[in-house]
Amino acid sequence: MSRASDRAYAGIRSMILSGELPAGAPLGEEALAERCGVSRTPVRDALRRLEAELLVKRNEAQRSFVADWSLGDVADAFELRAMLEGHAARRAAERMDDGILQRLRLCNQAIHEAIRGKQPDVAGFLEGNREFHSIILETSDSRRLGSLLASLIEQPVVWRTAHHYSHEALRRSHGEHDELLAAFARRDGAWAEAVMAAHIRRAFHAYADAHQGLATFDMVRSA
Amino acid sequence: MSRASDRAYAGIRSMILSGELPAGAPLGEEALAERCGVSRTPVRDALRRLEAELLVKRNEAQRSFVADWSLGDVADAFELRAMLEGHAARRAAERMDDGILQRLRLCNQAIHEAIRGKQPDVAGFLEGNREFHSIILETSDSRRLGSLLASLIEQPVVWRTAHHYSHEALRRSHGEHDELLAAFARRDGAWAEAVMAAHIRRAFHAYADAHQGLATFDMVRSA
DNA sequence: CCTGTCTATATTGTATACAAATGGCCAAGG
DNA sequence: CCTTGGCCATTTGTATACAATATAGACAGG
Repeated sequence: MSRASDRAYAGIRSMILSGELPAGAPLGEEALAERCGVSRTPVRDALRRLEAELLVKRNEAQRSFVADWSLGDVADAFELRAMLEGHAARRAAERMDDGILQRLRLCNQAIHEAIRGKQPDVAGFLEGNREFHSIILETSDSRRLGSLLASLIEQPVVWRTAHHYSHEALRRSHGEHDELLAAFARRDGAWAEAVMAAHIRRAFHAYADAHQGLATFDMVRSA
Repeated sequence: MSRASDRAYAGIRSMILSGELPAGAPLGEEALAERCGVSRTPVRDALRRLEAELLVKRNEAQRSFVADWSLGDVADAFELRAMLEGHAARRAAERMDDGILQRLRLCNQAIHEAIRGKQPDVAGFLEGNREFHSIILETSDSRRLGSLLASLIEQPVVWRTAHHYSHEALRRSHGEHDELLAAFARRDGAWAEAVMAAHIRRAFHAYADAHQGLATFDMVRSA
């Protein structure tokens, strides 16, 4: 999209995700405009987008705040994501062809490369992971599904804690992708759906475990 | 929300739903602003909202058009709605209490009243139906789920053809609500989910049947 | 005759000024 | 002391002017 509008969106979003703007912080349009170096118009635009993604909430008087995500909210989002991505995987399996299968294999191989060493390349893993899921979503060939999942894939909290995933968890994720590939190779939609649902649900518990110890810190900083 | 912004949103939306603006029609901000009696600013706002609901699509150069819904797209939306509302029904059943059950019963009774006579009160049916599903969604107690379903419940084409539903179809819908109430009364989440999924899927086929004969007309008018 | 480019025009993006509304504060009265 | 009323400050909503950008048409060159 346009330059200023994007700058506002990216700027505010990164401020929220990095924790620079803690949960519950008020988001005045004027102040954000100044911080992003643009006028209020593109800021309003960005706030609407972020509101649709539930990163920003508005009170009854139309004032914007950083949304606060309870563990229940996160669990909620993961549950829906498991259901929808499972559905996407089923549809993708039914529409799979060898070219796409090959792309997925290459992608998962790249993930393997990223996490092979002693010091795993987490950024590389995340990028590969994003690409992998994105190909599946694209193959599922449902615009609606894509637009619904868009608001779920960008978990604010997940990105902040992705670096806390254990080496073991990263390898397990890669292994689950392999199983997904097997299901795709057989064009077995039900299998793909089940594996994907399990994949997402396990990711949630990995997140919850990693977050157990961070909860105190986050709450202190947010206060 | 605010007066002008809402007027633009409601105005453009009704122009699309009524067919006054046919699928594929260009949506110039200036022209819409004049037709709605507001300035471009609230129109831009409204277009963004409608775009999020997929009633409006934008091309690569940021120009807006009325989205065109193929039968496949509609089937897609119904499939997702069946899945998500089924999930909502399951959660609602698990959280059901007698007060809510009573509200649902009253609501379904109102639907019964609306469709009893020779000339069914379709507007009353639609309103009761909306209320019924809304209570379930609310009881499911998941903000995410609510926001995802919001973009699916307002089918552009459904409203246009709701009046074509047969008396029989309306009565069957009411009966399915009764079965849902039975599942809720037993707090049986799996039952509620299955009934709801069937309810939505049947609605799709009723829509598809009713639309079979309208397809030609719609295509001609759109051209 | 076709094609590529350049320009004129229409449309969207951004900034800013002003209007409306909300919330808090203080004072006055019970 | 608590309540209530209105005023003021802050914030969001709207309109409009201007800038940037894309589209379409015409014209020149191959």
